[in-house]
Amino acid sequence: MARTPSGELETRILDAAVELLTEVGAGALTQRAVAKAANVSLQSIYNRFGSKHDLLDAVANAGFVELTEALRSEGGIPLASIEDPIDNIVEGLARYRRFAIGNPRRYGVMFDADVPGFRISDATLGTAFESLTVLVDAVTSAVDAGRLNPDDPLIMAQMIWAAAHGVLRFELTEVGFVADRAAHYDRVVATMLHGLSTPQPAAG
Amino acid sequence: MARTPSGELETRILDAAVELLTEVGAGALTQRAVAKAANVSLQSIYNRFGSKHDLLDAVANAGFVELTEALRSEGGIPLASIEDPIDNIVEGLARYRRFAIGNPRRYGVMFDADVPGFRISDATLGTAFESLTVLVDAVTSAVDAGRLNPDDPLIMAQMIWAAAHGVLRFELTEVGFVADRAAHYDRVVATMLHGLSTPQPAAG
DNA sequence: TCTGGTGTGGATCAGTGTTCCACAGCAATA
DNA sequence: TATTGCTGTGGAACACTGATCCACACCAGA
Repeated sequence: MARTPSGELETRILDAAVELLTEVGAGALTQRAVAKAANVSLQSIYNRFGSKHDLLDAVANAGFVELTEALRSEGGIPLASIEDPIDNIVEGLARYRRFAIGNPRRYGVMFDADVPGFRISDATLGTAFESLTVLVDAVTSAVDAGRLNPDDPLIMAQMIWAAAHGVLRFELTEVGFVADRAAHYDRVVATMLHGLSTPQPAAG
Repeated sequence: MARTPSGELETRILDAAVELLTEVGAGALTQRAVAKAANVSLQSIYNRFGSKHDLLDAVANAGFVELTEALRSEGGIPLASIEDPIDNIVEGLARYRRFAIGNPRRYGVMFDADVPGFRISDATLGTAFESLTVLVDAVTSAVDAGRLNPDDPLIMAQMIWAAAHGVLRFELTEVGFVADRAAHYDRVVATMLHGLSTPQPAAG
């Protein structure tokens, strides 16, 4: 077989892995299948990425990069261009859901342990933090504008994110007893924002 | 080897599977390991449960049964014995977190696809609904007492559950940037309840 | 007492992640 | 230009997995 130029190797492997994952699913994401799809030798995967987990980590990392872009700008509309701070947050979370629903298997690799024993690396966690930053910025603006309670935006953003994530997890795994899942998601987001926008009694 | 009495087979297999899962993790949960731990032939697992997925489903089902019991009564204190309806919900969710943190791997099998391709069966989903019912009852009481907005308790309960689940997912997978995870969980629960206890503006 | 269901031990199969190997091609050096 | 070292390729091999098949033996009910 022709020898693949070294410069293309990682790209081709990563692209093939992403395509296999999204098209067929995590179960079909075997090293041999990736090598075949990338038209690359099996050994090359081990040369470039250390193991399957490392390859998955690269897939997850690329996913977070794409997620950050999707949050920042969708359809040519920068999130920051939305004036109302609350609308800003709501739109950001709507984009978040669209990413998850549009890329369910990649979302699974990014956030769940779709493969037993696999866990995102600290480096990829750093990339994930970039995605979170988009929401933190929006929350900060809302706090500054007096639309949300004055509190730590990093904490508040993670509260909202976690709630949204939980709803999406149930939606993607088809667990739950809800008729309109999109509306359910919006309601949870709205409820969190509502709960964060008026003074809370001291928690017990 | 001595022949295992038929009546004990399923119990022994299931117990061994649960113990292996909780003690070592999902990665060590192989059919051969389960057979060895249960002191049972490999074939017997296939005779009693159809496949590994079916065995996992049984593990998950038993987990939901236990979760329901843990929610209903903990330390001899029935959840229903708590008078204040909001305290009732808060305590129920605290018990939910204690179950998840105390049984992280079982929680993983019950709610996540810790094994690729595995999904809870519809029958087990029904058992999971029993767990949800505990929260639905508490929410219903709170609505009846005028402590939460008058709305569908089944939907409201799932909103709270999903939010709590999202926080726990991040906590169990060690994702997130929060100092005090227990307090973070409580805050999300409190915020959801606060958001559900005062009239909401019409969502956009 | 016999007989059918079923638990046991063992082999076997395809497929997995991973490693090792001989070989060959390409690039930078002498 | 000639040589050398890195690395991609193809293939075998390893231990392990879920799953199936088999002969055999045991036990309960007819």
